[in-house]
Amino acid sequence: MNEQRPIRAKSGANQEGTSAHNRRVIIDALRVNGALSRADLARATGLTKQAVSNLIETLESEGLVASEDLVRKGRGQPSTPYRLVANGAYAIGLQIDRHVSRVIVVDLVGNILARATARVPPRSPEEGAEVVLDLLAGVRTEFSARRPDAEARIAGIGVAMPGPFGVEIADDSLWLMQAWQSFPLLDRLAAGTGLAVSLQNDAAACATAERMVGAAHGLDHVVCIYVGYGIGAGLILGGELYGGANGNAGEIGMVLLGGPDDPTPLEHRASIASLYAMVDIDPADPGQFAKLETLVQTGDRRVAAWIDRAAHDLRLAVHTAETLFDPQTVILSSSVPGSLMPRLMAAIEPLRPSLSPTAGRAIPRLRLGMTDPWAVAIGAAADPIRRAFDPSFSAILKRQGE
Amino acid sequence: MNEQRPIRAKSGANQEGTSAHNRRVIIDALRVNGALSRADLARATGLTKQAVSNLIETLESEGLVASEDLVRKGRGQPSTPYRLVANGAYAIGLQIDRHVSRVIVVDLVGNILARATARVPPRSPEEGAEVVLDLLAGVRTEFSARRPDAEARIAGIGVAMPGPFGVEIADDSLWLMQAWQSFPLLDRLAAGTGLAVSLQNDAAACATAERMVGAAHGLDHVVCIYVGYGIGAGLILGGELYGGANGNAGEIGMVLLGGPDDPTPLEHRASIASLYAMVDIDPADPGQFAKLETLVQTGDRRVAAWIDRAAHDLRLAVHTAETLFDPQTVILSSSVPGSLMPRLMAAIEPLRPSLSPTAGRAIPRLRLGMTDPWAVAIGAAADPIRRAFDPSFSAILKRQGE
DNA sequence: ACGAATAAGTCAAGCAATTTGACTTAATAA
DNA sequence: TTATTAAGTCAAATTGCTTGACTTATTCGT
Repeated sequence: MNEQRPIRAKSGANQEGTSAHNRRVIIDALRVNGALSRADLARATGLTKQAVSNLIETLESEGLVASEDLVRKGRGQPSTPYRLVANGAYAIGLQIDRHVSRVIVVDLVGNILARATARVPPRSPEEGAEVVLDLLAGVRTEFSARRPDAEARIAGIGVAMPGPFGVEIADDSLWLMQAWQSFPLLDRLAAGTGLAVSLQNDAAACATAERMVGAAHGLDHVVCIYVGYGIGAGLILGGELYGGANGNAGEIGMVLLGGPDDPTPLEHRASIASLYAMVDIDPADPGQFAKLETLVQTGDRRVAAWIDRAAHDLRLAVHTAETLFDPQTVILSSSVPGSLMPRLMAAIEPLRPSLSPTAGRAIPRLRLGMTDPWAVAIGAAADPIRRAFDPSFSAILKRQGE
Repeated sequence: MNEQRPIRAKSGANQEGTSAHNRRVIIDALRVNGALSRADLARATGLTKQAVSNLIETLESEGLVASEDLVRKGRGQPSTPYRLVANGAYAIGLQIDRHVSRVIVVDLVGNILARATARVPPRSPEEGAEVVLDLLAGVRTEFSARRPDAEARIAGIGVAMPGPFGVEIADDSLWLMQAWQSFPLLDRLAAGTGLAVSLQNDAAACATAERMVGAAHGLDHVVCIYVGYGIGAGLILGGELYGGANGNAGEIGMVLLGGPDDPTPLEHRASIASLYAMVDIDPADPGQFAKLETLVQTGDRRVAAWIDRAAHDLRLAVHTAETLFDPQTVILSSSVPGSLMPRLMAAIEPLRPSLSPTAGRAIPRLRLGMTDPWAVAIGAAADPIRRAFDPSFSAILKRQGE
C-alpha cells in the first residue's frame, strides 16, 4: 500500500529570496531607466527608502553600480543618481550555427568587448568541441589581457543553437544540429572553462538580446521572430523568457501555413536557408552577406520573389503571433545585415487587422530589430547576465529551476 | 529639461510576501497531492519543518486545512496528514454568454454547491445587470440558508465573458458582447454585492477549471482549447494563467487557417455557432443540447460534415498550439455535453507529427476535458480561489497586479 | 535676504518570518 | 530489549524590511 508517487509542489521562499529579488529589481530598474536616485528607486519599486539604501550600498561596494553627479531638480535636497557599471560583470556568448561558431564577450550593459569566429568542422561534434574550446580560450586570453582581474566577474557562458531540442525529425538539413545536441557539449564546456553554462535556442537568444539592448528594451510581452538560417521566435511573456515544457516554445518555423491540403512549414519560405537555395549562395561562404547584399541592391528577381513569398507568410505568422500571444509588439530580427530585412519589413506591411489594438499605440505592432550576424551571439552572452541579474519568479524561490 | 517620463520598474518584495507565497505553496501542494504531512510538505516545498509547522498551524486555525488520522509507515514517529477543508472558502462564478447567464457557487475544492440560470435580455446590458444581480442574490440567499455563517468565506465573484476585450470588430454576431463589455458591469457587481469581482474570457475560465479539478490538474504548461458558442484557448504557462498584454492571449478562434489567399478564422468552422448555423438550432433554445444530441446520435449528415471540417481545422490548430507553446498537453473542452465532443476528439486523431515528444509520454498530446454547459461557470468561480490561494509571482510582490 | 516648504537620505530601534540545532515522541527492525 | 529512524516541537538566533524621527540641502515666496 506504500504508494511511492513523488510529491509535486512548488518551491517555498524565504528572506534571502526576497533580498535577492529586490537586488535584481533595482538592477533591472537601472538598466531600463538609465540612472535613478535612491528615492526614485524606492518609489518605482515600492520598497522603502531605507531598503533601497541598503541594497544600493551593497551593490556599490560590489562594483555593480556607481553614483553620478548630484542632480538639482526643484526644491529639496539634490539627489544622487546611480547607474549600472558596465564592467561590473561580463558574460561569454557562444553561438553554434550550422556552418559557423561565434564567440563574444559582453559586459553588464551589453557592450561588446571581444569576438571571434570559427568554421565548425562538419560531421563531428567532438572535433567541433575542441575548436570551440580553443576559440573560447583565445577570446578569453585576449579579453583577460585587456581587462586584468575581470576573470572573476564572468557570469557564465550562454550557448545558443538552432532548435528544436530533443526531437527526432526526418529532415536531412538538421542532422548535423542533432548530432551537436546529443553531444554533451555543455558538460565539456563547463569542465573546460570552469564556468556556468546554459543552453537555449537561437531565437530565444535573439529575444534576450533585443530585450537587453534592442527593440524590446523595457517591454514585458514580446514575440521576437528571428530570421536566421532557419526561423524561430523567442517569447518574452510577462517579463520573462518563456521556453515551454521542453524549451521548444516559439518554434514558429514549424507552423504550417498555406492551403488546407498542402500546408507547408513557414521555415520553407521565410528562412535564409530557403533564400540561399533560390539564389545559390553557399551558407558556409564567409562572403555570403556581401554577395547577398549585391543581389538585393541590384534588384535580383529571385530575391524579390523570395521577399514576396516570405512577406506573405510572415504577415500571416505575425497575425497568428498577435492572436495567440497578445504581445505589446512583434519584433523582426535577423542574422542578415544590410538592406534585405528593411525591404522584407516593408513588404510585410500593411499588417492584417488583428486583435492587437491600433488606436493610441506607443509602439508599432511590428518593429525591426537587430539585423546582424552577431545578434544570436550577443543574446547568448546576455543569457548568463539575465539569469544572474534579471528579476524572475524562480529567482525568489528556494529551489531554483527555470 | 525636466523630462517627466514615468519610471518603469518591477515591484519589490518583503517578508509579508514570502509568507503569503509559502501559504499558497502549501495550499497548492495539498490540492495537487491530496493529503500530506508536515514533513512531506517541508521536503516538497524546500521549507524547514518549523516553517511548515507554523504555516499549518495558522491555516488550521483559519479552518482551511484539517488533520486526518495518523499514518504509520515504517520506522519513526507516525505522521499526521493534513488536507484542504472543502468549505474553508467559497467562490461565486458568473458566466455571461451570448444567450444565457449562469451563476454557480463552488467551495475550495471545487464542489458545486448551488447554481442558477437566466436568459439574458438582449439589447440591454443595463437590464441584464439587474437580471444578473437578482440571480446572484437568489443563489446567495439559497446558499446562505444551507450554510449559515459561510458568507464571510466567499473569496469573490469571478466573471467570464467571451473575448476578445477592448477590440472593435465588425462582426455583427459580436455586437451584444461588446455592449456588455463597455458596460461597467464589474463596478455594478462589486457595489451590489460587496465582493471582489474579476473578469476573464471564457476560455481562460475553462482552463482555470481544468487546472483546479479537471484534465490539467497539477500541470504547469497547458493549452486548453474551449469550444463554446465561439472558440478560444486558455493558456497556463509556467504554472500561471497567461493573459497577454491586454488579456486577449489565446484567442485562437481568430487564427487564420486555410488557403493562402482566402484564410478563414478557425471560429468560422470549429465553433458551436457554426454548427448551429448548419443544423438550424437556436442557440437561445433551452433544449438545444438535447436536440443536438439527437442529431449526433442519429448520424445527421450535417453534423458529420461539421465534425469533419472542425476536426480538420482543429488538427491544425493543435499542431500550431504545440509548436508555439510547447505544452505538456493540449486539452479540448466544451460547453456541449453528450457525445459530440468525444466524436470530435476521435475525428481529430491521429494528430499531425509535431515537436511535441511522442515517446515515453505520461500524458497524451490531446485530452478531452470537460464537456459541460457549466464548464465556464465553474472556471469563473475557480478564478477568485486561484487569485486568493494559488502561488504566483505577483502574489509575492508588494504591488499586486496580474 | 530670510524663513517656510519640500525633498533626499540616514539613523536606530522594531518587527515578522524563516532558520538552526537540540530535544521529545513514537514507531519498527534486529 | 535496544538501536535506529522519522515526525514534530521548542526556543534562541538571524535576516532583512519597516517605521518614524532626524539631518541636510535646495528652491520658493515675501
